[in-house]
Amino acid sequence: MSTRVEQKERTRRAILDAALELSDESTLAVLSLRQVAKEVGIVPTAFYRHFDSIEALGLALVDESFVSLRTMMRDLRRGDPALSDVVDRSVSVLVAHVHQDRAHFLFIARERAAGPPAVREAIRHQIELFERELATDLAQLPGTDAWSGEDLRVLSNLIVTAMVATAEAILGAADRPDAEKELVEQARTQLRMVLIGALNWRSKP
Amino acid sequence: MSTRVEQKERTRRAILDAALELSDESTLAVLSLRQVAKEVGIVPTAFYRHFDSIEALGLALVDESFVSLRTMMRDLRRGDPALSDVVDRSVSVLVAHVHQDRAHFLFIARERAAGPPAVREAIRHQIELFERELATDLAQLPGTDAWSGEDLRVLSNLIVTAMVATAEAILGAADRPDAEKELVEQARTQLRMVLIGALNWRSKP
DNA sequence: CCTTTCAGTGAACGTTCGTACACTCAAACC
DNA sequence: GGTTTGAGTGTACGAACGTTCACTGAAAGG
Repeated sequence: MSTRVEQKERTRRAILDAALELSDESTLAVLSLRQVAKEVGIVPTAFYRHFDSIEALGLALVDESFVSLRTMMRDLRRGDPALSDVVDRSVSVLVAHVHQDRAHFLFIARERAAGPPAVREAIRHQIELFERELATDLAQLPGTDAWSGEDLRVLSNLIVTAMVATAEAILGAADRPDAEKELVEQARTQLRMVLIGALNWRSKP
Repeated sequence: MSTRVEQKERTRRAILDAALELSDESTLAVLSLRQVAKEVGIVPTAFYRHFDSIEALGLALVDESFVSLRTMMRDLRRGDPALSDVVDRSVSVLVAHVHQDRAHFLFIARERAAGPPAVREAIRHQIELFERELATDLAQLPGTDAWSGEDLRVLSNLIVTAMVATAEAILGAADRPDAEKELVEQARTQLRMVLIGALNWRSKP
């Protein structure tokens, strides 16, 4: 158990946390190496001992954030997928994780649209993986036998899009519990509408 | 017809265009007054003759961008709303406008998530107005008699969310016509799924 | 025609930025 | 226990930033 690598890891974490916090006000793109260093309490040049650039830091934050999201996905899978309250449960899990990993969700919501191209691409790719996983889950549901793989993907995309929008809206409704409650109710209704549409859907041959 | 005010307006336009173009690489937040001035071909201080700050410029761009969007809305309303190909027509109009006003759509997509708070709020508000308009349009459709106003709003939100996501995806698929074609087909399918869900929906009393 | 107005100029300021380079000094290692 | 390693230090640099101020010169206006 070496104190040396422990200390390095601790500083690395401090840098990641500082970047996550500082980039909340505006964007990763305006985050300066010097701001981060000052927040962490190290001298600017020491930053290079941990990351090559702010962009490399951003990619590390993307990885970290999606670890959070995959934890959520695992939580979603728990429990009977055919249960009738699958909608309520899914939305609840989403809301819980948004609160629990607020900083990560905020980061992804922002950088997805405005980050450096490499960061944007990394996020886009992760969300696509998400859609694929959801598609295979949906394929397990009864009533989807006649569906084409293509239509499953399209449905997954719609659901993920709606849930991403819900997460963003909840993030924007911080400390306004009444507004959040409305958003949650809206998300549930939307999911039900989509599922009703899905149940009445028949893929073209 | 005074050459004086004409020239001022021409410079103002040049500033807006330069800002729109320059902010495509990253964000409004990293856009410097000096970059814009250089691009326009004026000295940095001359910028202040037209805007108080970069943020004020941003708000002007929001206004301008939403003029584009309202033009689109008017195009959408044209034609029989009960027509069976309402989905195809709506998606086509969206795609056409995304191409026609590419810079404005890119600007909104980016600043919606990452702009200065005032800019974000302005965009959010405009999108909400959009949803309301769509809700009143939907209320004209046959089969929605039994719907509550609340459910109409929720449905509008879902549709707008899906269309915003489609617009963003199309922007990301620039100069890849095959990918765009797929996205368009996906958007149509999603709209149909949602409408089928809507037609089978009954509001709670 | 003479005066006013004002978009654009140009120099200068104090900050902040990324990055270079040589350094320290304690933990890690042989 | 002497040597190596490497996270963090400190100085220094040129470049870019927002903003100030006094200015110019041509169009607008009486």
